[in-house]
Amino acid sequence: MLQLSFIRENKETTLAGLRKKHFANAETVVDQLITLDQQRRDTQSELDNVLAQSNIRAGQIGALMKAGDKTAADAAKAETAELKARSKELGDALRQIETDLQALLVTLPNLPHSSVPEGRAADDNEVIAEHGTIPTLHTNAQPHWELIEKYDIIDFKLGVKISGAGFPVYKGKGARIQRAMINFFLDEALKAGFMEVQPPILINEESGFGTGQLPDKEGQMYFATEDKLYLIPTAEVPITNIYRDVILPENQLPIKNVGYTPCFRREAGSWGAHVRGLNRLHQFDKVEIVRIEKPENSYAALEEMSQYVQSLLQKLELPYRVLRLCGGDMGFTSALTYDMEVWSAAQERWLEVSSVSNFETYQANRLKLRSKLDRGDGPAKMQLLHTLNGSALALPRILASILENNQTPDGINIPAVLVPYCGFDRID
RNA sequence: AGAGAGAUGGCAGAGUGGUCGAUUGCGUCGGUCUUGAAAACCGAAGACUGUUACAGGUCCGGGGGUUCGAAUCCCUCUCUCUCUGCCA
Repeated sequence: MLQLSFIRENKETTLAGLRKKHFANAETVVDQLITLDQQRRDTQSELDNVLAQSNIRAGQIGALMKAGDKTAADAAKAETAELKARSKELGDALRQIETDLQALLVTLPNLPHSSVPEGRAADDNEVIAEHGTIPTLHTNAQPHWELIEKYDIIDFKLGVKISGAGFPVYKGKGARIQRAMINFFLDEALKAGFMEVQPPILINEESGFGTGQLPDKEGQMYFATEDKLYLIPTAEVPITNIYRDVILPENQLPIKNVGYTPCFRREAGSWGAHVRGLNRLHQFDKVEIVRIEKPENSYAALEEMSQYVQSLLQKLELPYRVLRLCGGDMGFTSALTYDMEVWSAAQERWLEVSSVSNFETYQANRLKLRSKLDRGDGPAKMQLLHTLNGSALALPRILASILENNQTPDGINIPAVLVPYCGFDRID
């Protein structure tokens, strides 16, 4: 959520940012917000005056009662009726204005960082790095959905029987390599200074609001109606919400957390071409890193996270590229996002396996995540912190890429770093 | 799931209608003392809103009500704890 004070003081910057994100009706909404904000402050200040008078009266009546002057007290009471009516009126008006203001404010996406390229869709994303060489496969190489059947390591039909499409059953070496990757990713994160957490995978509405999934994205999350809990679409939600309504002491920053969780996505309306096999699932596993930073450090932290994710891909020996997402393709809550894509050699496509973002104060404002920061220029000031997160990494597409890229006519080679975790070096 | 109890500042824990934003203890920070530290003593310290700055206003789980006045009384919701039952 953007800060009203920022919008008020930086209207043109706000509008330019919203346009870059292709937000419709930016001018109208911003004007409405500014108008409502002014109304809110006027109403508030009038209400404050009325309340101040009421408080004075109440004090006087109290003193009169104490003095035993009942007649004077009753007379004073009679004079409060008007103030009371007025304060109710103003209070109601204020509540309505605040409701309207909030409803409008949550519709605004975060503003993009200045380095975000113009553009409307995925084609406009900027490739900022490429690494590794595209493998040449033997003739009759197969896409991963054929390989998993051939070696019987993942069973989609079984998943359909138990749950439905998009819920695969991993079997034998398929299951073991999943577990291997989770442990590998967690161990790497620990080495990089992240603290491991195991959060709940069902979250309440407040948490969904805090990170920006709610309102609006409820259609993408599974919902347990009886208890009003959502299954998490990513560990970002529960981990970041650890810090909801928290004032962090400055000396605890930065916060670096890592967590493994399954993720659940309804993917309503996004089934079509390119979703075969492991490319898009309703349930998948992911290791997520979350970082909380002082504002001045957040972009350096983002670069560090990007480098960290890339280091994982390098260790897995997968060819990848890094994209800086354009304004139109970025997430609602993000100020700057890098996507990491690995090459899937049989599909001959890039697959997104990580998305690393800086949300600046957008989530922190919703979360009320703050710190009293001492800048040496006067007393320490309460400030919203910056939140960042990234996948490190999402498993299914990594597996798809490993299977396809490392296939030989008679088996699939496991990347060396995973062998100690798997206990085998080949699927055949 | 049933019965009961409870929700107050970083934590513990008072406060049952009138200077209560709130006693006190612990913890935190600053100072005195000390070579340094501890102890002791003295002092400071909540959040939000708002103002150029004051002032003012709001916040004792959430919402509503009674009252001139609510942390305190009433209604309601949520959550937590204890016991019983069930169960990894």
